[in-house]
Amino acid sequence: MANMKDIARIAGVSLGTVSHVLNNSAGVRESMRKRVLEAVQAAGYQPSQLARGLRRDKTNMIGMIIPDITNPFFPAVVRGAEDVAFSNGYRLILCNTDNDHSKELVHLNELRTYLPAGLIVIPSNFSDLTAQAESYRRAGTGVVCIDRLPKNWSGDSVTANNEEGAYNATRYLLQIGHTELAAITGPLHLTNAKERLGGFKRAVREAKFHLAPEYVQETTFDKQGGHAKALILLRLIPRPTAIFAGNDMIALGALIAIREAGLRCPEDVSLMGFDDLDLAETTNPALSSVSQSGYQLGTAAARILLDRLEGDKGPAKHLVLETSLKLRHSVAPPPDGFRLGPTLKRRRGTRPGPAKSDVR
Amino acid sequence: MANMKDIARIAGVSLGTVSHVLNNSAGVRESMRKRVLEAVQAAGYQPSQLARGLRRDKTNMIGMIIPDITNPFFPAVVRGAEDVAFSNGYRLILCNTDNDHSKELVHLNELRTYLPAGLIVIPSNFSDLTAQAESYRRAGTGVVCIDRLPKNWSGDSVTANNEEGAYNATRYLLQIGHTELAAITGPLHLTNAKERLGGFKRAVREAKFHLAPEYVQETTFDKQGGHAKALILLRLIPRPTAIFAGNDMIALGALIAIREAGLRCPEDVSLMGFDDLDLAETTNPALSSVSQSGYQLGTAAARILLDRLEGDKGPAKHLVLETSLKLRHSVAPPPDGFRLGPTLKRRRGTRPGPAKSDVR
DNA sequence: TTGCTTTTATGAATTGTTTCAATCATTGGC
DNA sequence: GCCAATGATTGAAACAATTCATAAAAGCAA
Repeated sequence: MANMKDIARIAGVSLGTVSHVLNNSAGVRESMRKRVLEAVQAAGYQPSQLARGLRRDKTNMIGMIIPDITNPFFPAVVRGAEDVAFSNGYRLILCNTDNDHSKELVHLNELRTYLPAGLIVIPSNFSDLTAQAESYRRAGTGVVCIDRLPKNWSGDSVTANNEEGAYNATRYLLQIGHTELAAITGPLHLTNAKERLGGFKRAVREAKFHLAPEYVQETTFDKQGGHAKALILLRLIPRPTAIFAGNDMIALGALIAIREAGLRCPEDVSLMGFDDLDLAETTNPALSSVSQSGYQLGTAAARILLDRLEGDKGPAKHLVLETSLKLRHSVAPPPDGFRLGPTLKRRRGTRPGPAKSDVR
Repeated sequence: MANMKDIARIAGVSLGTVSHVLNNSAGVRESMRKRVLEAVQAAGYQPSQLARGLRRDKTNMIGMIIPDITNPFFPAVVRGAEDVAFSNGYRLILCNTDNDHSKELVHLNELRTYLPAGLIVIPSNFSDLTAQAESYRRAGTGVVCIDRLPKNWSGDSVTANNEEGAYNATRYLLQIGHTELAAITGPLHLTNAKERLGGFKRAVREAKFHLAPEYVQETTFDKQGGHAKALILLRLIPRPTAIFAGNDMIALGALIAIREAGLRCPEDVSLMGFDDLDLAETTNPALSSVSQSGYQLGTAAARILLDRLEGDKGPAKHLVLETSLKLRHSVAPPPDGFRLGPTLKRRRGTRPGPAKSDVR
């Protein structure tokens, strides 16, 4: 590969001039400028990103640290980040942590030696990102946290409005007549899981319903967890008529559990998910879910990073993306006997349709 | 960050010695060795990958070029590659091409300036990877192609046994009595789509059935394509009783089309997919599919790359991974009237008409 | 101790950029 | 035509590592 020295020789100018042409870093006479650019063309020259990074103390790579690209919510996030990064000349280094904070630490330490321009991270369980990020920031490298935040995070962040999304979804369940609600939450040390539960509880509280503790089950954000905890919920008396799941994977597991228990969704049990993954459309019945845009999460994070690189020294940004409620077939009014609470006698044939009133 | 010069100073040795200790590149007396390592520990020193890469003319980054991480088949491939790469000290740079060969070219050109240790690529439509790869190989950088191959590819590759997978799936459809088969293939300029169609045709040919050209529809590897082409197939007379889809996304689109046409799957039309994505389990009915391991595709590719880096100069490797048939509910014997072929008289009332009632 | 060989250690050169101080050229005012 | 001011160009240093020729040290035999 041709290097800058070659170009300088071909164009008959000095090294410095070539650099100035390439970076617009100083006035260069038009005639020389042209000669240099022609030489660049002729030789098919491309600057070495390594040498440039070494000299500048910063590369155009962005480290992206996520739990697991195989989890269906994350590809869109990565894609969003890559799109914005790519179109601005940055490249993404992808790292999976498997939610293991020691693996996260390894990645954080290793990435440093590449002098990345910035970091986008979805923190792992029990992440102690805060200290690491501080050291990155001291070196002038931005770190933005997305989806969920580590303890005491005070840096830039982009998250979904988990609380409100869960609140709206739960309120809808209440509006169509459910009184026996239950929730299967993700790991409550994760801020997103905690916020979603918070929204759920607020809606229940505002409706003046009592929520017995065993109607809230905590588990991992996956199918197995949803399956196991749903089986527990379905054995409770009174049996919940609607289950709010912490994410779509949990909901999927719950859906399987409902079938296994010989019940029907939504006739016996309504089910609400969170994330609105592609698969929510294709399950049987199609899953109602709180929709959030992973893609936007990614683009917003990359954008913040780029702004910082361009010199934005403002205070930490905390972007919160709005959610919307996607109603599909997994939610319906409760069975008749439960219409006005389980203690009332069942009235015949008076089951009203869903109240679609103020749903977005 | 501490650099090698600092370590040399702290340990009271020369730069060269530090390097030799760190790389085991020459005999160093045990006492010095220890002093150096202690200094490294004390200073928390980590070598700059940039400087090292610049000097060695090769970094420990692997470029991974794929069409779109958002396509549900690819995350597992990426994860497989990342796992093997990471545990051997390599990192992945992720690039999406959107199947656009000009974007692929941009990535190939850009990546060169990072001096990657190797490239793993899922070629885009009409990829002209061959020339580029040749230039990479001349520079000592391995390139392995996976999933599908560009025209005239003679380098290392890892693919699934698409032909046999499709053959076995089709043979199964024939065995349970289907005689009116149709296929919706992916873009036939892609080798994997072509091979799958090849397997399908071989099975039909061996069963001595005639396949009219309009029973094979070509489209893109996505839901929209599958939907549109399935609608065409379902209007043909005689209507196919089984459809072999080029991948699961096409199958998903076809499934929706079948419902829209007022038909039932599998009672009226059986459906077979390819890839066995996670979502195949959760559709209604659950999708039968030819299972291939994306994860293995990724690990195998990374392994080949690492072998090459360790000096393997052998001839090009063409790894072909076996597939397996995953039978679920979307496949059943054909309706009675078709049991012995379409030329037989239809018996009354045995063929369910387009009942619009219980469609979901 | 001397001389010879073998093993270790060193320092300078090298990789491809950017950047800064210094030099050179050009222009305009008088 | 001279001088100052401005603008363009240059070359060397720096970034942090590896590597190679060379020097120093060690080991050993006489």
